[in-house]
Amino acid sequence: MSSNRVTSIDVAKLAGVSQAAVSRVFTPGASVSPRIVEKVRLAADRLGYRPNRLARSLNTGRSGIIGLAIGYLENQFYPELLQQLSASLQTNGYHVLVFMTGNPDEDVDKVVAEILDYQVDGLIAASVGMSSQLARRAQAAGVPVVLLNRSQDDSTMSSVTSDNHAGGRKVADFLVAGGHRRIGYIAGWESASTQRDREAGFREGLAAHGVGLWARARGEFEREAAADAARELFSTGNRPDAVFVANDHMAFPVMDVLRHEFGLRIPQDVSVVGYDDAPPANWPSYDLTTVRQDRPSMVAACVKIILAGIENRDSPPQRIAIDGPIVIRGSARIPPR
Amino acid sequence: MSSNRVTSIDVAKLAGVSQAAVSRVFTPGASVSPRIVEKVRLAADRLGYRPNRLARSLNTGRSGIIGLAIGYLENQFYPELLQQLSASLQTNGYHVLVFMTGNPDEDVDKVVAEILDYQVDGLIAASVGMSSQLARRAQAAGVPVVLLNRSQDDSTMSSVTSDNHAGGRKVADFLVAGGHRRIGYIAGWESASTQRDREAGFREGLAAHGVGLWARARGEFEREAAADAARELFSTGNRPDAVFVANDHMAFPVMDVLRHEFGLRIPQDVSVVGYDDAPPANWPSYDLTTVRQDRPSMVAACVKIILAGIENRDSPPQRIAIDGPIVIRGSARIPPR
DNA sequence: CTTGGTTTTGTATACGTATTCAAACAGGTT
DNA sequence: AACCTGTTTGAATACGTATACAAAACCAAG
Repeated sequence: MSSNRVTSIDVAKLAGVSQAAVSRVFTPGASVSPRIVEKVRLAADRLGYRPNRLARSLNTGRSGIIGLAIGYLENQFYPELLQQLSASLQTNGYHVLVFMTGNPDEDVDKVVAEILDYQVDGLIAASVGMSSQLARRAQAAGVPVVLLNRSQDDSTMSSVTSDNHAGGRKVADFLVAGGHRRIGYIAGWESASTQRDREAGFREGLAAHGVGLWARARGEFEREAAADAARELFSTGNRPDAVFVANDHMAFPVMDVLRHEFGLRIPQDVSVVGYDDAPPANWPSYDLTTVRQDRPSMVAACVKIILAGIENRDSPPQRIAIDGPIVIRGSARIPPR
Repeated sequence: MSSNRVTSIDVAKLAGVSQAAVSRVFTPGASVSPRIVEKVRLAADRLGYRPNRLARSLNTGRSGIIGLAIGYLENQFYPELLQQLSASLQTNGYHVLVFMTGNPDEDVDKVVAEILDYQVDGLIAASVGMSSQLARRAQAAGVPVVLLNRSQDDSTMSSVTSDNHAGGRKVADFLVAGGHRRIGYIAGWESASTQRDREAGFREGLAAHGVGLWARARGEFEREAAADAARELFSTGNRPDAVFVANDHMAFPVMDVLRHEFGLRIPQDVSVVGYDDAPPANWPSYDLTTVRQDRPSMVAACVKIILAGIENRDSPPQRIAIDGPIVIRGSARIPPR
């Protein structure tokens, strides 16, 4: 019932020491004698005192807050990422302040401003739409930025992705080895680096085997658009016998359309391969062959980079592409060995 | 390149006014003449000034931060909730600081302490494991708390849930009307209020129709445990002809087990009903009949309560149960009308 | 012009903590 | 006992902003 605003001064009084002493007890690496530590700890516990992190940030210039700009969580890959990211930062003494950047029409300036208002120590941008502008602005303001699961031509910006080019290539190798010759591609949002890199690697791989791309449609990284894309590809007389879908999130509705609307059997009639290894990929109903994005490694790299950026304001930008295996499940014909 | 720490004092100097004047310009409802507003705005824009929210919180006692304690995001219902919640709070000038409370073994005290360190204006607890203790502690510290999608016997705590009791009841009515008499139930984590209420409503409904519960197994709200539970229920000679699964997240693996391990057809051989209306419920592969939890309404209620609690420190606790319809899809036999 | 009331402004202070600086202290050497 | 060195300590100040208070400016009415 007592007005519960207990400050370092209260503790100092009770312990019979100066406020500075209290502060030092709670500042790792400060110079205090064991006797004072003892007294202060006792008083602090009695009063239930804990340092106010926001007040502390005024002096230290560190808030312990990492901004996370994220677009949408429908794609199951992202919640998993967020979960691991948050947990990892938490063990490092940081916490995640979430900024939803849903509609890209929204004012970028507004979001950037809000983020900076909170004096975030760093920014992780996993947003689809406006990550590039947003990140540039934040970086210009002196905040370390890491692009997660997207990258940027601008090489001054750190980024962590899977090796999308190599991944696309692996899919091409796999499908061609499986004997496919009429291979379709369902693209993601065209401006995304993930989309571009995956497609480029894929096409290169096909070309290396002397196979051309049979058909292409745009799925925009969205369920509905992907379903439409599947309908488009398979409504023609000369259907693909395999499809590479730019991410799992789109591959699921694509599989549903092929099975339930076209009555096709997977993989007997058509092979489907995705990208990400999102959780439903190993649900029996989908059992999707896909390129794994190694979430733990991506998270670890991301955290490492952002912490480095905080420690050393001008640590050089890093662009990390983590290799991931193609996970062979039942949605695509398996090449004879 | 200039050391980018621009403060209200810098602005004041440039504008030729006092620091207080600058502060007032950025404080809604403060008394400033249009002339000063003009001058300050100009100077602020020139320098790119924005008030430091953390510093501001020292005076106002408001951080604009809402803590969100959440356990795990595998259950697709939660990411959607988080997304809407965050967006809604954002439009109200608040932001979400995420606290992952993954392993319930973890020290509750530690998490509570961390949350309070950030001077959060409110706490939303959607955590499975330790929400009760955690919430109690936070509330004791004078922070408004809302339990989201779980409630508490303790009626001093606000909570927002769907009407789980009524929902369970609806499922019973529906399955009995569908002609089922051997009805099984796969339970969630036994300590969760959602689990208890859904089961209670369900049993009551069955009893009202003179039908007993045929079988029961524990799924713990986890995929693997739910799959095991399904195996347990269907390995016996006398199988259920319908199952109510305590949430969709468990219903998906249950359907997969029934189809792929037992070769059962849904709904011809067995009906399955879930709870939540998580996104995959309307994916064609599952097409799951389920009780909808009205996310937008739940989020709206939650935000309303927490904001009320912030405005008025002792606004009375509210316990809201939002009714949701049973969404009839293809996973359960449809009663003749 | 005064006067009285209202609005606007600046000065000073507070918010809760970290840190600089100089004073106080401890401990060992001669 | 006197000296030096290295560690602890408290007083004072800084961090960036909001606000109580009093001085100043304004405005309408007398």
